[in-house]
This record gives sequence, C-alpha cells and structure tokens, in this order.
Amino acid sequence: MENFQGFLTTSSLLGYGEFQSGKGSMEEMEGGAENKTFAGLLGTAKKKGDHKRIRKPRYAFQTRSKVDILDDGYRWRKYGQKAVKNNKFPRSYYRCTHQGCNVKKQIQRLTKDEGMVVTTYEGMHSHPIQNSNDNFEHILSQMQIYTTSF
DNA sequence: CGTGTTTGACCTGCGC
DNA sequence: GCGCAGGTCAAACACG
Repeated sequence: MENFQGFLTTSSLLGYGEFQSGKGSMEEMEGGAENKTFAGLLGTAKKKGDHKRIRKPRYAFQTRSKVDILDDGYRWRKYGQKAVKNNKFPRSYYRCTHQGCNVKKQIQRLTKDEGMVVTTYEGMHSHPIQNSNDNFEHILSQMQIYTTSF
C-alpha cells in the first residue's frame, strides 16, 4: 500500500470554516466545471447539526493521481463505501485508527476525469504521524503547500 | 493472531 | 408518509 510513489501533479484545496454562514465560498476555482460540480455537492452534503453548531473543519484536496489511496502518514481504516449518484465511481470512507482520533476522510473519484481524485478530510489529527515513510515526506511537502493557504 | 477490507443492512435528513 | 441519497455499523473474510 505504500508504493503509490506519488504521481501528484496538481492539487486544489477547498476549505470550510463553517457551513451555516460561509456558503458558496469556493464557487470560483481554477480547474474547470467539474470542480464547481464537486463544490456544489459538498456544499449541500449535510448540515445535520442544526441545534449543535459543531463546526468541524473539512478540507478537500483535489488531487490528480493515479491511485485513490493517498497515504498521508496516518493509519486509516475503511469503514464504508457508497456509490454516489452524480459519479459513477464509488466513494470510500476512511477513519483514523488512532485512539481518540476521530478524523474522517473520504475519497472520491471524478466521473469525467478518472485521474482526478478528491480527498476530503474531516477533523484534525492531534497525534504524531506513525508512518515513517520517505515517500510520505515527498507527498506531504506538496500537500502542505496548499494547507498553508489557510 | 491482529489488523484492515469487504459488503449488505440500517439509520437519518430531506424533498415531494 | 414515502422514497431517495448519503453516511455509518458490524460481521465475515482476507492477508501479513
């Protein structure tokens, strides 16, 4: 699983502070119409917490990669896989296996571009990385470029 | 034997 | 109230 050997070429980061107020924050992005469709999907994804404004930050990485599994150094356990109506590719749901770390992440592939993989992170890690992968550093260095955009 | 994946069922929010 | 779509659980299985 660690031989993904990064084919990351371009990435886009979408961030949300909270859903209730910041609506349509990422309407204009570079990339194309597919991005917009994806953004709209996420915007109307779910806002169940009406009485409890649990604003869990969600970060969506749009990555052009050959593989869906982007090992970011954390240990993920797949807990579900559902097919989305708009996309012909199923969406995979992962969860961080670290104790007390309820960080979730979902990976979805775009219908139009099968080489385009969208990784949505939910929550933040509060523990060090377990994986001491050399390849990971190479990938993370690219990811941090977009992470520091916040 | 431990850890993670698979897969169908179940739950919930929402629109009609 | 019902059906759909998205999200999660959990038992069984696979693999080191």
